[in-house]
Amino acid sequence: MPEETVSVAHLPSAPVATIATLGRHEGQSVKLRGWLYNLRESGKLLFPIFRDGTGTVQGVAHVKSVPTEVFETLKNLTQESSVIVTGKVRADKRAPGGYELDVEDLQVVQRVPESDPYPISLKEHGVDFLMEHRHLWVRSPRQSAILRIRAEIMRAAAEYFDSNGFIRTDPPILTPAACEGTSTLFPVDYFGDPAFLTQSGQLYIESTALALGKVYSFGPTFRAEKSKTRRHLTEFWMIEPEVAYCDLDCLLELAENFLSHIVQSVLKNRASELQVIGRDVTKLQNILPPFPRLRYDEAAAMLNEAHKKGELENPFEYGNDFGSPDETWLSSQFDRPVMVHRYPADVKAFYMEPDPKDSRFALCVDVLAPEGYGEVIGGSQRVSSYELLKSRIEQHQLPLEAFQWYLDLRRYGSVPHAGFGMGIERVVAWVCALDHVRETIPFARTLHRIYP
RNA sequence: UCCUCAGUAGCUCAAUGGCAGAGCAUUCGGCUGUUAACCGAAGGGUUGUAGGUUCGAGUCCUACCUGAGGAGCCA
Repeated sequence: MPEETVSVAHLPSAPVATIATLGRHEGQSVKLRGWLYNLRESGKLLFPIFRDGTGTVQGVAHVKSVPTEVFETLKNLTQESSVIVTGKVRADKRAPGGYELDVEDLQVVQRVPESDPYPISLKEHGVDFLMEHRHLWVRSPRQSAILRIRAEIMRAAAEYFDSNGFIRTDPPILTPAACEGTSTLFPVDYFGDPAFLTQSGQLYIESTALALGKVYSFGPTFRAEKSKTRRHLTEFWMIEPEVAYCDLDCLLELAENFLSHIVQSVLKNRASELQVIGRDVTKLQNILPPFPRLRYDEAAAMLNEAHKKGELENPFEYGNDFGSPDETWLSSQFDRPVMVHRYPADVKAFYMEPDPKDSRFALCVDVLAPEGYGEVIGGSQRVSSYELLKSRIEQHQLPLEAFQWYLDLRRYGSVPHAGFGMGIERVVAWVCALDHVRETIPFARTLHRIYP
């Protein structure tokens, strides 16, 4: 498309800079490679706003300060056209980022035609429209900031395990059978045999934990549940540690240190992105160990009190798992994540170790994020006795044949071990204070959306 | 699977059963410091689909389609 590539002036070549680091070039001419975010004009003055993926900066071009061709080209430029702009960096108190760019030259890489303008204007849009244009929506400053924070959360999570002696061992994504027999799985055709997309790598990393001691896995997870809420995706990312010779207390300590490290890393490394999305960081600053610990019994008593006081609509029925409104209320009672442990064994998974002091309860934990964000971590100590695990599998009417390898782990050198899974998207939603997880992942997969 | 709500211009939304409207976006014109700039003008419509009630339906009724929020289940 040579007719769309125009260089309208020729100046000595300037160094390429990024908007995030413009301050290093104050007083110099630099080249920015990016896109036109918005254009305002006031008579003979043009105010183009450029973005380059690292931030946005306002340019200034006066009809008398730039060549006529540059002025005319810029004046007729359309939203999201790609451009290479040359200009002099100038500190300006009026600029949100502290700097402005006095435009000197402009090269249009691709001009968006006005007959087919960029669909996402700067005014407000509905959720459905934005999700339908997610491939373009990610360009908006807010969405870019969220994705940068997501990347930092994933980096800090892996960093915590990598620097604490954990070995990353990723389990298969294609699996022969239901891991837990509970969630609905996505079926796939495996050369004529039925197979499923994984809903958790836990069972597999129990194996590698007994091989390597401390391990973790990090990858996508799939749930075919027809959940339609702000907390659910059908495809989401989970990071799961599994540790040999670790009991529930050891697991609680790991969870609070791990989660604190992630939040503190985001505060340190993504401060400007948190500012872009308007996050109240004082609520994140106190995310430090120790986290409050609550037995299921204590939590249930609190929920009953709350219902009596009228703070909760429905009474809590002892023995059940907590519902969403229950979790929301509980988590809003604390200024940091609360760890609820020892749920009734009957409502929990078959592989959870019973409490030796009272076998009606399981040695498990749910970590509920504050500000009403609910469960971000679920974990437990695992059953280590062969006989108990076998009878549990039978009680849950799971196919014993498929679990032979899993039972082997209790046959050959079984040890107490424990682990948890943390849903990345829920953590991102909490850290960014978003009202829906669909904005926490580049392309969300939900019950009614698999496009784009 | 169940409950609730919503589909009108490219987008966000108005319109008592009685002429289909506004802001933004696009095009044209104006403005030397604008911050989702502003001011003036123009173009832009099979009101989700199919039926029904009515002199007359965007509006009322029925079914369906699409989406959103919530429940259950979970991270």
